Amino acid sequence: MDLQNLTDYERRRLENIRRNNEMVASLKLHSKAAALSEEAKRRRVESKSNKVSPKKKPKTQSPIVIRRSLRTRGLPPDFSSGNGHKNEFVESMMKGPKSPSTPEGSKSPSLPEGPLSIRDRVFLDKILGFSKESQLRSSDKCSADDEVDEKKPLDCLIKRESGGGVEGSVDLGSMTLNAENIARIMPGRIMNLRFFPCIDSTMIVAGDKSGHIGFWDVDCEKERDGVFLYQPHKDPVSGILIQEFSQSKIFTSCYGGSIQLMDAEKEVFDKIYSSERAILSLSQRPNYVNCLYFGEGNGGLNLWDMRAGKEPSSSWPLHEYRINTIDFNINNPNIMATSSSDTTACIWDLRKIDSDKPKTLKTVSHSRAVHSAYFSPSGSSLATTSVENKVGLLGGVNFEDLSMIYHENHTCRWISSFRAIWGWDDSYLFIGNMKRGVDIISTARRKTVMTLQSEHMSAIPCRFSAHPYKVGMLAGATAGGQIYMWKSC
DNA sequence: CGGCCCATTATTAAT
DNA sequence: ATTAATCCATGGGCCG
Repeated sequence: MDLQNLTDYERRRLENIRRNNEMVASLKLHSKAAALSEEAKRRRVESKSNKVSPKKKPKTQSPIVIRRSLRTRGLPPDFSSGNGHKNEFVESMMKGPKSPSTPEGSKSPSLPEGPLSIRDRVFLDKILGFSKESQLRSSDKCSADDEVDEKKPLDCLIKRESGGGVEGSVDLGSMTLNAENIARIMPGRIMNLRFFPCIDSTMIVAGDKSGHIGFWDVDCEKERDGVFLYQPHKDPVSGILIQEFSQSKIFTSCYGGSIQLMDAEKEVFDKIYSSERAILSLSQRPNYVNCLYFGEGNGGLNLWDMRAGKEPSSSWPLHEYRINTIDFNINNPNIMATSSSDTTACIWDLRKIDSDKPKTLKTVSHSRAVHSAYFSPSGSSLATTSVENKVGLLGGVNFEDLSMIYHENHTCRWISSFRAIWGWDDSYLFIGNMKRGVDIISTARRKTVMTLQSEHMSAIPCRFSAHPYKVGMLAGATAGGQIYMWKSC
């Protein structure tokens, strides 16, 4: 752009952009200086081309949200009083500005960013309660000398009842959305959400575009008493993993390249891995509690055995572009499915993946990016979702039967891509639509057979989670930080 | 073709 | 009620 020909308006705009970048740098938001200036450069370019005027400071500057009365009334958070039951989430924001500022461009190799401590006793006790419950359950199920995989003898195996969680046909007609099962739990666009695998309570954790991790204890009578918000990340949250048999531990990953571990026993969020490249998906092989699988950069898949070292133990170039989801087959944890923006979804055998050119067991080709590939609860089918307006269904003894089901999957820029998820058995898939509904696809009839709608849904639900134990309990999340929880009654 | 620019869209906070 | 701000997704068009 020709600097001479700028209008005053544009000049001011550029000045603002510069200031913002400086501020971001001084906040030491998380990345290395080099990455930052790269980012800054890119943003400048972007802003120029995009005719946008970032007059305002980034959103993270203003105390956000809903939950506790302090914030609701727009008052500044108060950390001095000893009242334990109060808004905490701003703690994460307070960390930044207090640390010494780094001028843009200077070298600051590894920032001594401490863990983000969690002080909300109410929240901690809740999580620790779930954890205790889950440990009791797991001690029933766990047997020490189970069959062990030949390749990873290090891993502890926890026995599960075959088929995983629940088997059950859902009564679609009974699924309802009540006004009290709606909450806005975070400010940004929700990218990811998950039910705690908990029988006695209903707890949802979600991650949004600006790095927040929010918790909603649905059973609380008042919304503000059940919502807890933190901001351990500074970038979009790409994955959330609750440790099923130790629910006080939750892994989260983000586009900025970090993986954090929330540990309610240690009362912290702590960064445990950091990469130059974006982390775009995160998963865990069933029963292998010490291994993380995550998609990094353009098509890379990493396996990290956390006991073996600080870095991933293996890394394979499985795709050409980003890996959007990673999923494992409940019947055979050696079988893994990935979906990628390179327009394919692939099934892999982990025992045969150790080579420079890993070979797929099966490839589902779409004509556009594939945003999800999930195995069905029984493990015998795979459902893929692509922005080419199709949901792929792969079945048969060796996944040789492929059928494509038409579904409008195109979302606009502000709505996260749709991903068809499985319900509680192999009969239905649940996926959002642009008309503020939840389409239910019957796998037997290979078409949408019903749409959940409600006047209470004021926005498009785009990401979903089905409760692992409660048939009919389905949570949908929106671009505005809302969650709708349907349940069967 | 690959790499760039551009338009598109939904939701919410602010006016 | 209307408007402004959002800005890490994607396809199409247009250049070299």
